[in-house]
Amino acid sequence: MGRWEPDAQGRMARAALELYAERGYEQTTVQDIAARAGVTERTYFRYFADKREVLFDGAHTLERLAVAGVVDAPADAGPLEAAGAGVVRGCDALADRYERARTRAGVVAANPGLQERELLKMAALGTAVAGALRERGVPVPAAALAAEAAVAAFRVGFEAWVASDGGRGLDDHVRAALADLRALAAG
Amino acid sequence: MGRWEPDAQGRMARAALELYAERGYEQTTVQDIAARAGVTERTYFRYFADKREVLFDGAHTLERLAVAGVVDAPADAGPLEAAGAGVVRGCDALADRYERARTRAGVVAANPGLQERELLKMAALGTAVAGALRERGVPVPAAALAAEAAVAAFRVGFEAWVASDGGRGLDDHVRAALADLRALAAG
DNA sequence: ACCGTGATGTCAGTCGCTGTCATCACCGTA
DNA sequence: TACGGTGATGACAGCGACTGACATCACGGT
Repeated sequence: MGRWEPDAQGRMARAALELYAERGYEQTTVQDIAARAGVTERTYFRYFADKREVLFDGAHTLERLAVAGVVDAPADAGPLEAAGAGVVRGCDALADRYERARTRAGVVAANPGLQERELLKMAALGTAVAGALRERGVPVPAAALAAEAAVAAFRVGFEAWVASDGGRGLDDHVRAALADLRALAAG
Repeated sequence: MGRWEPDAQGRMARAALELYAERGYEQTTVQDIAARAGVTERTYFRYFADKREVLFDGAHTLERLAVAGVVDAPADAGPLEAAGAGVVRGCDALADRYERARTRAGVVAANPGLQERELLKMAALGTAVAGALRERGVPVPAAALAAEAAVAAFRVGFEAWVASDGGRGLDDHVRAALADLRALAAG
């Protein structure tokens, strides 16, 4: 076997999540992941930039969906409203992966280094959403703030989702967080 | 000389910022920093957890000031108002270090790994501010959102400050960002 | 049967980071 | 002055993350 088994990237991603969850991030070496996926350590680093990145290959999809959500928002929607529509649309990227998201969230929560990477991805999401807002004519500072606030609501909603039993959808939780945010700023 | 020169930590922090600014973060080894500070690599790791942390030893002061600002906020101030008062107080930690902050911001902006660490520190700041808000009786979700929003305003204000000529104070920029945020949520 | 192409394996090497132990400077005390 | 305790530092070995360079293999087309 060895060479030319299909979907090496997917195998490595699954192996990594399993190992990180089983024995912890620090107790897992890249060689462990590569071995379980049936490749060598060198091949791992051809697909993922570092030991952390293997948990974040879905971030690009989330970002793309969120930007599309902002673009498709009604023309009369305000900046925060449009940004909120973006992150709500982004929920589609995780909607049917509750179990995996929950496992992954546990792994990330257990390691500061992984939290750093997640924060970087959220910041990139915010930058992308802010860019989409600027395309709508929103001035720079307002776009940055609206994007940051919407991403904060997404994070809060996501945390509530993985802490729940999964009965309600991620988008429901995010919408609730956005409503809380509005009420907060008004008060 | 070698041993017992005073302020080894300060010497290493200065050496690191210089080297990161001169030749870049990746082109600098920990051994380079230690050598310029007149110590060994091993001593560096006794003071700083890793190669990045040397740029973030002021984060604790910022956090402490922000929490104090929240605690001292008027009793009738709302969550966002109190959180805002916190980050404005935090500005005192950097008020008289414009040049150093500017250099540091340039170094951080040039390296994703350093941005990750900065985001982690900002998240910790948000958690600390949220905790202070809860002490005031603010319910958990509102406290988290208000803290996140205030920290976002701090970041926006900080970026405006380092992008400016330093004529206005950091607290002025942060206050302006907080006002923008309020206007945004109202609209 | 041959060859070009791209993915993979192999190997050596650097650097971040840690554990362990010896060594040194300082300080108090007899 | 001599002595020992204490804390910071140096010296060394070692692991694991990550990279560059080159060889090797499977597959497709000719």
